[in-house]
Amino acid sequence: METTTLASWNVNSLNVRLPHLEEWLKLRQPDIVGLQETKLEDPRFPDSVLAGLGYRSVFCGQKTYNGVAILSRRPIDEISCVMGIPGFEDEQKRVIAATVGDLRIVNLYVVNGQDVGTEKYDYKLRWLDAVHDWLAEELKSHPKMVVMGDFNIAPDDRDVHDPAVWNENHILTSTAERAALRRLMDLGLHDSFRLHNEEGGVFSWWDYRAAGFRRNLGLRIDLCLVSDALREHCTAAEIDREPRTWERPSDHTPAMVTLG
DNA sequence: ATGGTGGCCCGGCCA
Repeated sequence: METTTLASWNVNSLNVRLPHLEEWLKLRQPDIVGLQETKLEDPRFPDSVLAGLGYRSVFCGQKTYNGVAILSRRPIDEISCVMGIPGFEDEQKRVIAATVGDLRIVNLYVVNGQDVGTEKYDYKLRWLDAVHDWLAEELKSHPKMVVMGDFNIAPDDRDVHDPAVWNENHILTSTAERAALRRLMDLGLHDSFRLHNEEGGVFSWWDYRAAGFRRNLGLRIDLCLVSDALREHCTAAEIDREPRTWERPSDHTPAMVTLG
């Protein structure tokens, strides 16, 4: 199979982070990129700028909050694009899917959930249920699938800086959230990072507050899941910390996977 | 971490 590099990056406003994205695309030259938290309405999406760097774009955004996009150096089958979870009424722009060659790319900005027990937490769990049922269907017609995104769930204790704080009752690590992620993965979706790395303390997000990055007080919540059919083709996975070191960074850094 | 910073549109929401 042709070598393909994919990345997921929550840019926390593409308006602010476009220079970072341009710089990083030139540096790493990924084939396919999923962006989250673009925070841009569609008419303002910088597709011509990205085209200048060789990337086609499909996007689904809104003002102020949320917003997702897929960029690709190869043709995107626009007919096959899906915006939102089919059958799940949702004002929030958190889901986009597209086909590139024989790869199905699903890009998710999973609900944060605020705090365990809140209305937003319930919405997160309902939303993840709907994603589960949709992906179960989607996998039947698209076995070669990459499900990437900001999952807003740290898979296990290796993925948090302090498991005493980030425990079974805490948002992003609670029992129900981890069970929902497990249920998604039980569809035959594998955390590419864990196919190649066993160590803890490798993070993709650090809070802007309390100098989180400098002290490496982070979480690994940005994931690239590969389907059963791609598992043996997954040759590498890493988190690229570099853009987090740049001036005025996103609080997230890209999670990458290589298929070959 | 009842705190802290950052992005949005304009003091409060969301992360």
